[in-house]
This record gives sequence, structure tokens and C-alpha cells, in this order.
Amino acid sequence: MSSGNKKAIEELARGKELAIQLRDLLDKSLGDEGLVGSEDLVMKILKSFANTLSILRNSGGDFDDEVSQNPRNSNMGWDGRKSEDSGESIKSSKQKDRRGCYKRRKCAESWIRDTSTLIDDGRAWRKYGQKVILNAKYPRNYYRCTHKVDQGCQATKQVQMIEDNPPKYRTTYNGHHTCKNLLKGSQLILDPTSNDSSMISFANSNLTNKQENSFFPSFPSVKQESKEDHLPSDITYNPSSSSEYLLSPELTTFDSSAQMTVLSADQADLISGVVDSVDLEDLLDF
DNA sequence: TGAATTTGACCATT
DNA sequence: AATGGTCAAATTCA
Repeated sequence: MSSGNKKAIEELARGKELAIQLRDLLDKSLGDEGLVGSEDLVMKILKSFANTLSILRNSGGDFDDEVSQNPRNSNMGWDGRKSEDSGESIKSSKQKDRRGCYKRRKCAESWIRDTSTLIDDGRAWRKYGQKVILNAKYPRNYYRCTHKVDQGCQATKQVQMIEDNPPKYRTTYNGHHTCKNLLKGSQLILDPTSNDSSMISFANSNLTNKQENSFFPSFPSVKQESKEDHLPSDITYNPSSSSEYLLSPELTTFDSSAQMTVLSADQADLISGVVDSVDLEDLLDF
């Protein structure tokens, strides 16, 4: 291991320590003081990570964090695939509209959150797709900002259950919200980092259960009954399901936000410059 | 009835 | 050719 990698590890350790401090801050006080302090800490964390990436980049080592388990593409760590699946039957001339006229995302920033419960980030999302992903037991759900047509907001997210028994959801955010958040204030105050999971479950009972109740195994024949709308899906509860300790003991008290990883298609540019304040906003916001 | 979701098809990338 | 991301018609929901 080169000395650069050693330095990187030191930086990572420091970042982790700061993250723990931030967690404690948010845990104890959600008032103004807590927010100010957390912002400062988040800044330090980001700077630390930026230094790490920079060091690793210079030493030529490939950066591999806890999220990018497929180190095949260092540019976009949130993509993995293999080969399988069956083709589709040919449909003759049905609709010829040029749908799907899109460009695949290339350089939009993205970051990943792994949670044990489905969280409500206070944004208005609209589901626009669901795909069965190869090598994944559960389908991936695609959401875009409700105000895409409204205000041209380009933010999207993908939510996928990656584990069932200890429930674990992976949310990948893409792009920043450029819209005005027009939600009622009640949900906006909710901070996912608060470990009051009962409150989160309560808050989710209106939005989340309807929005995210399609995390079922990829059995095509299984028809989910949507009659039970009044109660959130059982997996939304589980206040005591401390599944994270299996994965990361130091983050046990993170009840709803176990891990968060900032990814960027252009990491070098992002971190070599000044840390973008918009990123900070989003990081704190979610 | 309008808005949100579902779902198969379409398209870009690999 | 295979796969993931997006579109949009059909369907469901409030």
C-alpha cells in the first residue's frame, strides 16, 4: 500500500469521526444551534472526503467505498449489471410515437442513501417507472420530481429494496431540486437523521405507504392488493429493527439514515474546486 | 374528473 | 444483443 493510500485512510477515519459527531449533534438538538454546528461539520466531512479522493486519484489507486461494490466504473459507481433476462415478444405495429427520446444521464451528480426504513425526504416525487434489475431480488423504482413539468426540476431518484429480512432500501438521488418546494410545512420539518423512528413511521403513513408499496419480489404473478391503503406496509414499521449494526456498528444510532455516499460523475472537478453550497444544502436537506 | 401509478415499449449505452 | 433509464397509454386513485 502506498503512502498516499495511508493518508487517504487517515482522512477517511477522520471523516468518519466527524460524521459521528454530526450524528450526535443532530441527535441531541435539532434547534438552530444544532443546525449551525452540523453545517460546519458537514463542511469538514466533505472537505475530508475531497482530500481523500484527491490523494487516491494522484496515487492511482482505485477508490472503492461501501456503496460501489462493483468497481468497474469509477465514474459512475451506481451501476452494475450482468447478463440474463429473456427477450420480449415482438409486438407488431402498435404505437410508433417517438417515446423514450431521452439521453442517459452522464454527468449529473448523484448520491446514495441506504436506509432500513422508507423515509420521506419532504419532496414531492412522482413515480415514472419500475424495472427488474438483474442480480437484484427486488425491482427498482424510478421517481422524478413532481414539479418537472411545473418548474423544470430535473431531480430524480431511484428506490430499491436490496434486502428483505433486515429491510434495507437504497435510494439514489440524481440531480438537485431547482423547484420551489410547495409541500405543506408539516413534513418539511421532519429530519430523517432524527432517530425518532416512530415519528417517521407516522409521518410516512400518508405519503410513503402509497408511494412506495411496490417493493415486492420480482414475481410477476404476484399481484399486490392495494386495498390495504390505510395501514402502511409492515416493513415501514420496525422501529426496533436495528439492522445496521450488522453492517456498520459505529452507525447504529443512525436509525433511518445508515449510510450516505456522495457520488459524482465528475468527482475530480467537484472536489478539486470549492465544495458546492448546493451540495451542502441537499446533503443537509435529505 | 384530474392527478398519480402501472406497465410494456422504446432508446442509449455497453 | 443485453441492460438500464425513460416515455406514455392504460389504469387506478382521491
